[in-house]
Amino acid sequence: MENDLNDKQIQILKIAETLFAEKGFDGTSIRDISKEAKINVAMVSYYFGSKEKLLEALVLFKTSGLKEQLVNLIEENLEPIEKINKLIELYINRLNCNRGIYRILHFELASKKKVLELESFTDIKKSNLKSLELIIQEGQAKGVFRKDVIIPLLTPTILGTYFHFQMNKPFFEEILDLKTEEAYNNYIKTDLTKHIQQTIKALLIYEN
Amino acid sequence: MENDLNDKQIQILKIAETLFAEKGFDGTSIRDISKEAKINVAMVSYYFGSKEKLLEALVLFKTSGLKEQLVNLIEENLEPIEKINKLIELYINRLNCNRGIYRILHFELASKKKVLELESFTDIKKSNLKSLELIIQEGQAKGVFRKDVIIPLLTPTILGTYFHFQMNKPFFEEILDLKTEEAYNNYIKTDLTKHIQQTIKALLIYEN
DNA sequence: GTTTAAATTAAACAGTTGTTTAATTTTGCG
DNA sequence: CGCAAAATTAAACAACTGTTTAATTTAAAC
Repeated sequence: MENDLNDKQIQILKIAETLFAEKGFDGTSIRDISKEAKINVAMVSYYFGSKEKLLEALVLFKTSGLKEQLVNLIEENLEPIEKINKLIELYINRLNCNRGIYRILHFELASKKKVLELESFTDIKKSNLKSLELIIQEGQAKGVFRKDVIIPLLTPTILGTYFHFQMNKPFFEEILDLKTEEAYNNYIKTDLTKHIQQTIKALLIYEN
Repeated sequence: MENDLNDKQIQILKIAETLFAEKGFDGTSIRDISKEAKINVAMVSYYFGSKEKLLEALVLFKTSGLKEQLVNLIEENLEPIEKINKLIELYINRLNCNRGIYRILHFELASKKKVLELESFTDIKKSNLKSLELIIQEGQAKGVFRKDVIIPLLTPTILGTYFHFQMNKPFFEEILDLKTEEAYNNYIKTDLTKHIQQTIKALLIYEN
């Protein structure tokens, strides 16, 4: 896969990400993108070939580097629970920075039959799960984590909580009285992240 | 809001639900629906007014009765933790039966600015939150639940976990070795539900 | 400066979109 | 029956869809 994108291509990808996040993949037209990017409609086809291939390029562009971050985390000299907390923080931060593309990836794409570079994305998910497993097994070996946790179900709880919060943004803005974009993002970085960390910690440690 | 739908209207709603679930709201055309339902294109506009109002009618059609179920649950003579468990079971079961429309509601729709003539749906969410609050406050009064829980964040954890699991179906089918549709749904009804119940219980009870 | 390739453009293409119209058929009621 | 309301239809509507074409401009190399 080519990764040598020029400035204009990257500009297009960034605007595509924003619009996909706002209005969905189907809800965003190439003309929307080209208008926002102040380029000609034909440029998208010229650079990426098609709308779908544009999405494919966007996925590859945005998912690079995560695996390395996780491996580094595992090798750090920290208590297991601290690693878990850091992993959650890392996840939430990354999701929140790339919320557009991750939403498409996790939800909109999951339902389409089309299989683009889906394998590469599945690989990322498996690799992430492996990293999580390593940390938890370490904690179990040290006797601080329960041994009957279903590890693959932790990811849905971590990511799902974030996504559900993000997808119901207008609702939570209202009931939590988060009036500005800044206040909302700040709430995610502090309270929501803490909530998820607390939830996972309780689940891993609490004995019936 | 009128609730007197005739057979033909209900037939249209059911097919719309299937197609929306399969291909998304934007990805489904009125012609797709009318073709599948073997009716004329104009009938959708004739009965519902517009595509958006069709969705609105679908929401109302599918979400009726939930509020009553929750109120009944609250009034039951059960321990708070048992009520929470039942509430989670009720949620997951309902979501799983109506997964098509709930997916649209929670994810696809939430991101659109234009929509949200769906006050009725916001009302449902608020009402659900109120029910959850009542149960938890009861548990707090009895001294069995922690008092520093952020109640509005429980819903994202409960529903988000389910949705993330459901949206990444192909992935979890593979890594959990759930080969049939039945095995998958069974896993949701037993293991996943239990996981969520355990998670929320731990969060509500576990003291640092 | 000339040549050649890349970048950019406006226009056209062939479909599809949601919705409306006006005509026709079906239905229910006296 | 007759007749009005409801249901159903084909057709048209204008706007939008992703993509392609062919012409033009820009950039780089010689």
